[in-house]
Amino acid sequence: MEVAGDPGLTGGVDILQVGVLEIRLSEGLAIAGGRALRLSVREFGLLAELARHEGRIVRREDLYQRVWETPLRHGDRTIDVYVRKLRVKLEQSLPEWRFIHTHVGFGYRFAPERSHDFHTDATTR
Amino acid sequence: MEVAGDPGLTGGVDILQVGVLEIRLSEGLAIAGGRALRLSVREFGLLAELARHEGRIVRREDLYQRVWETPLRHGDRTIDVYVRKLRVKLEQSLPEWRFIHTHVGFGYRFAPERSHDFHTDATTR
DNA sequence: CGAGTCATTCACATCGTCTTCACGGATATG
DNA sequence: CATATCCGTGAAGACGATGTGAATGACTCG
Repeated sequence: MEVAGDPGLTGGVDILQVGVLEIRLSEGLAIAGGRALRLSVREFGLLAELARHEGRIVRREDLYQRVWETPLRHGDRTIDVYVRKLRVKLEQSLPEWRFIHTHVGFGYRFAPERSHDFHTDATTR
Repeated sequence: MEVAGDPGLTGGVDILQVGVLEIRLSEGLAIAGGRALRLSVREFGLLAELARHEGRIVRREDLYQRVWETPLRHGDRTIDVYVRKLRVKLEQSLPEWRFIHTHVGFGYRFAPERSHDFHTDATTR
C-alpha cells in the first residue's frame, strides 16, 4: 500500500499519539482506546489537523484552509458542524475524555482533558 | 522564526513568560501552571498588554487605547471590570499568586507576587 | 431501483461576551 | 472628622458566537 496522493505528513511523522487516542496519518485510521473510529474523509482530515497542533489554538480559517484546501468563506459554519461530529464520535468511544476545546473568538484547541461534569455537583458552575 | 500572519507582536516576541504564567500572543492562549486559561478576546488583550509591561505601572488610558484601540472616555470603568475578570480567572488557576496590583491614582502593575492571605485567619485584615 | 453514506447548508437554540450601571467600601485631602 | 474621589464588585440587557438537529442532493454499491 502506497500513500500516493498524500505527501506532506508532519515532517515524516506517521502516527500521532494523543493520550489514549492514536491517529495513523498514512492509513487514515484513528484508534480510540484500542477500537477503530469510523470517520469520514473530512472528519479524519480535521481530526488530524487538530491533533497536529495539540495544545495550541487553531483558527477556523486555518483549519479549513488546510483540510478543505480552499479559503473559508465568511459565515461558513462547516468547521463547527464537523467539530460537532468529531465530538460525538470521540465521546462515544471515550466518554471520560474531552479533546476539542472551544476558545470563543479564537478557534479550537485539541488536548486530552478529563471530563469535568462527571461527578461534580450542579452548583459547580 | 517569525510569526507570519500576525503583526503587532512585541518586536517579534511571541511568547511572554511571567513566572508560572505563559502567554502565547499569536495564538491568543494563556497557560497557567500547565493548564490553558479560558479568556475572551478582550480579557486576553488586556492580559497581554499588562504582561508586556511587567513590573511597571500602566495607566488606564494607555491600556484602553492599546487594547480597545480607541480613547478611554471620561468615567469609563471598563478597565476595572476586566481587571476584575482577569483576577478571578488567574486566582482560580493560581491561588497562591497575585499578578495585577492596583496603584491608586496611577493605574495597574503586572507582576507575580505570592499571596499573603493564604494561611492567615479571616480576622487578620 | 433502493438503501446507505457523505458533504453541505440552513434554522433555531443556547451560551458567552461586551458594555453599562449602581452601590458601597477604600483612600486621599485638609 | 468631613468630604470628594477612586476603586471593587455584582448584575442586567443587548448582541454576537457557537451548539445542534435536520433537510437536501450527490454519490456508491448491490
